[in-house]
Amino acid sequence: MLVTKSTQTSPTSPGRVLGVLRAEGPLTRQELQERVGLSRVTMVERLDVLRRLGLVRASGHRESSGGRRAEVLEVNDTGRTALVADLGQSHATLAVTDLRGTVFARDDHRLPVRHSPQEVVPVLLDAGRDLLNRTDRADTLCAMALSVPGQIDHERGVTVAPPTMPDWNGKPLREPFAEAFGVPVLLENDANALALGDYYAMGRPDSALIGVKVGTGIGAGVVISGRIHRGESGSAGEIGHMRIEGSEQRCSCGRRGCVAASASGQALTRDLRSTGVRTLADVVRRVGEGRGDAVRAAAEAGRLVGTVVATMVTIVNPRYVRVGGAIGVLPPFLEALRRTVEANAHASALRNLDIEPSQLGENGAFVGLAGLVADEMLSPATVDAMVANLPPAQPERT
Amino acid sequence: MLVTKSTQTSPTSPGRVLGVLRAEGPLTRQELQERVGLSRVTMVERLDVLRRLGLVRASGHRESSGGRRAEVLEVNDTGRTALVADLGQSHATLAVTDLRGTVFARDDHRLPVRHSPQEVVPVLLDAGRDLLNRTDRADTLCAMALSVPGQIDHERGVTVAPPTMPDWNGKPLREPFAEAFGVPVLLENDANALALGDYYAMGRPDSALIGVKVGTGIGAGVVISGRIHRGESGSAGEIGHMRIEGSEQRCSCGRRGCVAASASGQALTRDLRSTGVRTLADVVRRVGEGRGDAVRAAAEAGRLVGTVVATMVTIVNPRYVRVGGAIGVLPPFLEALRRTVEANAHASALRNLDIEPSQLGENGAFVGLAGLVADEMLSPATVDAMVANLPPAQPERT
DNA sequence: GAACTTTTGTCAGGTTGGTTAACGTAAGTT
DNA sequence: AACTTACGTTAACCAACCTGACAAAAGTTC
Repeated sequence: MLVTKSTQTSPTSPGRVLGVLRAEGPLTRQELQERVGLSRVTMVERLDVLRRLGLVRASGHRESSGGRRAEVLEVNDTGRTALVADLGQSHATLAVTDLRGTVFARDDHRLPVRHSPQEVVPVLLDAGRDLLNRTDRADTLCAMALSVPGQIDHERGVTVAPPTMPDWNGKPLREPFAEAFGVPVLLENDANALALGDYYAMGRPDSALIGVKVGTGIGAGVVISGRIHRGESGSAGEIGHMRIEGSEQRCSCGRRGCVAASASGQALTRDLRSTGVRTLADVVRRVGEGRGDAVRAAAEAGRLVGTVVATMVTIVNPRYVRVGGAIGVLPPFLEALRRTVEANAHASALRNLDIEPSQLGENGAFVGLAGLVADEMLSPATVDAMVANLPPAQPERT
Repeated sequence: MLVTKSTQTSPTSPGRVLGVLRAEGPLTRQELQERVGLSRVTMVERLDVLRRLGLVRASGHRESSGGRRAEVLEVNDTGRTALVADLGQSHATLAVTDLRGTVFARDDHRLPVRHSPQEVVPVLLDAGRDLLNRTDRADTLCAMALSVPGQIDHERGVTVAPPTMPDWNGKPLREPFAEAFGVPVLLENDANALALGDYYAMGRPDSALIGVKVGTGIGAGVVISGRIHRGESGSAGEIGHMRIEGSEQRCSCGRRGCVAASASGQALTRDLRSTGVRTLADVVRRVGEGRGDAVRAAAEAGRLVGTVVATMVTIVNPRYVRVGGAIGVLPPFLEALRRTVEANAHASALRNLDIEPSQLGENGAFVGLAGLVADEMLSPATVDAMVANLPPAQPERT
């Protein structure tokens, strides 16, 4: 049954007020008052509470209309700190950020190819502590977020069978970090984190957005109504290991004919091996240099992924498609993908469709994860809970 | 910007109480009270209001636990009436129903193949009035809902370019019916209406559901969080006219290589013409009789549609897929579709996936449209507006 | 700089919408 | 008949919010 989650906080609680401010951008007290529907007296009280929690701040003034200028208020998304980590097949990147994704410190680790959680988690714990101490923000840490290249069981806080990382199947991830840092830990798939990053970077539009990530592997994330659509078993958007017709290419997941077996960075590296390519970075470099064989291979991969994205576009009818990952942002790949989508998708889904490379480069996942933390920590429910624990205002001792 | 629509009704308003009752099934007063978080006194008042509006009713009793039995309450979804109409390429079916989709009267009209709104709308108006008068429910009519085989601009209440029905492009549909019947008019795509019908028939589960309709044409609807996902231009799920690789078949929409050009009822009728088939009904009959050529054609169509549905399943990761339409429910078609989905979709999206024929047969669209009306007319906002117009309780004149 | 305007904070009293507490009745079981 | 549970009603109460009045801050205009 579909249960209308009764957060049970009044529609004018401090948390809701912050929600309106978050959704409708910087506002003056009057504008905020109108939108929330509170009297001036009560709004003063709400803002006082939010200010004491460090959740709102002044961001300037409106032009005077003949008298005192109105102060413009905005959500303070730089006061609290998140520890975010982007875990890949062969690397882990950590960063200390604020809730809008500003990076204060980052740290790259190379990982062995077939690493296991037993090895990696302690490394990440140490690296996280280090990184926090390198900034002066450790005391404002409010949550951690982690992206992994695989599915996640959000209920249990556990990874689920990333086909190429068998050691990671069913390993608890939330728990060790939550214990070590004493804050909530959010987990997200890497493609979803990237999609969210681009979504947040666009200013949280009302429209749907599809993020496609083509790096070593292939994945996609679908943002609908401002949230990742996860689906029944948390695998929504996992397009890498669906099969395409007419391919019998063996895939690293053990099956044959997957999209990733023909169009991923791993596949390109394999296919170009005879031309001297050894790593994904080699592929990227050669495409950048305009080497014919590499460019052709990237374009063919773009076409293949494009056929899947065309179906995604037809089904979801999003406003934005953002393509990221080392391969995804290569112009020949993106061009072929774009052409294929335009040729194959439903005509009316192509109107207003905007296919662009991911805007965020290396920090894409960080912005997504930081935004995820922001949505969690600045949600009406969380804020109202903070308000409940706030010591009462001291009545100006004389 | 994503605006958290502030319905501005308190979380304990009568409308919200009804919402809880609707979502969580039949409940006793005590259970309802717990879930909503109201005192007994206030709950009595809420229920009094809802009872006076005819929105709740008793549905039995719990077992006694040693004293008086608790009365079980449920939403009264049979007291109000909807006029629903399912408009097809060559027919129109109207029905008078209650808000759970019980059909009290129905009426089938054959329409000329290239009909225009100018001809059809007056016919529907007359037929609707007739049908209402044939029941004794005209006085409880609260809304009308209409499904059409094409896209809809919900803002303007207008159809948008159904490729095979050029005369219907941009024609206002909401207005004439709203004027004639004096009630709100809801519009929905036919595949969406079918998907909603199956969704409601399952008891509004929490999971996502994909409805696929393969009749004369091909379409699909995606239900996420209890609502149709429409997308940016309202064409989400319109899989019929996306192109598939390796086909150059001319489509009735004017392009080449569409799914519908190879796998729709229209395409099957065309392809089997040399064997004596003339209409869609001929195809269905011959498949039923087990005629080899017809069965093979249906299976091939199922395989083709299956490749698209496999991608849908991978992207949306739904719990349910329901396949309807005259072709869609044919066993050879459905079996081929199922096999193709199981072969091509992402493995983990297949766990818990339930692919079945549409459960509702002829009345599928009616149930979907009636449910749409219910969601609209029993929504907290609508109910609270009704409450505001309710005359105050008369204080028992002596 | 004086007069005016607009924004913002605060105090005080009044209204509203809910609460708890107590009582009474209805409808079961033992 | 005695007990138990469900349900309705009344009355006193209370917290949250409102309106109205006042005042200070911070601009503009002349």
